[in-house]
Amino acid sequence: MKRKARSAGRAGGGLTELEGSVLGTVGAREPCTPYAVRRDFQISPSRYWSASAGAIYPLMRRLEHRGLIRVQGTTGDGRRGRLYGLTLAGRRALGRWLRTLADPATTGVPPDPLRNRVAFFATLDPATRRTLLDAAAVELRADLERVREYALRQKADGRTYESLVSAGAERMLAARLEWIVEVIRVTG
Amino acid sequence: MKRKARSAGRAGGGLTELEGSVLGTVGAREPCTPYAVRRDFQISPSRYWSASAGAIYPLMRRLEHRGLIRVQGTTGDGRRGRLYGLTLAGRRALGRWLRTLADPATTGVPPDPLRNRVAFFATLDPATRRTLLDAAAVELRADLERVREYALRQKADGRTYESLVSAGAERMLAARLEWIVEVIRVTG
DNA sequence: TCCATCATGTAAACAGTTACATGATTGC
DNA sequence: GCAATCATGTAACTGTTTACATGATGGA
Repeated sequence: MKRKARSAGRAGGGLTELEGSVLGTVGAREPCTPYAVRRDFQISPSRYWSASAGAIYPLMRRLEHRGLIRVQGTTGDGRRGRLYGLTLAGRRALGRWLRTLADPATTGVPPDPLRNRVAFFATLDPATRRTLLDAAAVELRADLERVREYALRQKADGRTYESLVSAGAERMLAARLEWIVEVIRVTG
Repeated sequence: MKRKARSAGRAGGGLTELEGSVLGTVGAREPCTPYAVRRDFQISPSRYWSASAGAIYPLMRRLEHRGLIRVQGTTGDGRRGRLYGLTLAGRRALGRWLRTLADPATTGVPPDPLRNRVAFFATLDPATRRTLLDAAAVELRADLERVREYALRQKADGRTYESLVSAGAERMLAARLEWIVEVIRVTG
């Protein structure tokens, strides 16, 4: 087994997190352009990535070359926009990727820049510590409010899964806020 | 302003997430070797990265060249191990990085491969959906148990901050488990 | 002695970001 | 007609991963 570099960060069906998300978005919105996929990522409150053009356009070309998506037409305007849809192989690859839901790598403790910083707080003096933690709590409350509104709007629009996903983000923010309050209580 | 590429993903003090974590670990454990830093990352239940040698060794060389860490001695055995410690500039850079705790990019909704997959669950048939969600719940409960034990062990050892950080990871897992149960209830 | 593990690296591949370029469309 | 923005890209850079290499140490 010489080269296994292709498997870097690729769960199940051989897709990275970004590839799986793009494939899933195309599947939900097809036929759609790379730009539409980008927009979907940008309006989401949970920004997994920057959703930059430099990431999406080359990635969708790769998916096309791998036979997972296919051009189904053009937008018609002068922008040479390509409307993509899933191929059968693409649909299967998406299914395999979704099936990694129960993998330890998927369920395990997700990364969190907040927790990651608090881990090194012992070196700070108590006053700075307290100021920072209070400021973080304020920011978290604002984030929580934003996501709550977003979730309510989606629920009102009848988008079941989207509102559930937002509810998940909301729970995550709420848990982090409660945790910060605990950190303040214990160390402040 | 031509080139701003150096600022990619660098918050506050101009450190990436991994650089900040390494600097924080060196600050907490100094003097210590790159290998000791790697081990710290590996035993943590929240694996931000793979903590591979190919990441840590070059990164610590970069930090050394930037004057943030400095060789304070060697391990003495035949392995030419270098013991690093923070410089004054390193201590300041770490402080600036920790001060980004209250930034929106830090507090905002963190990425989650679990939520990311559920977002595209609408395309799956109900039976598969249910099976996967149940399996994920089982896996989450196991993860939760592991982290709980880890947190208790740290608390027993009197490591205040480490146990608080583990408590944060625990809260995050618990929130995700409750959320998965909600997803099952609503869509199952 | 031998073997597993500890420990320190290096090289190639690759994914994602920033910044730039370019043309089309829309609103004023 | 002009500006802002929409939309589709490209190029350079960089950080991380995988896999490999190499020597030291400790236990059977």
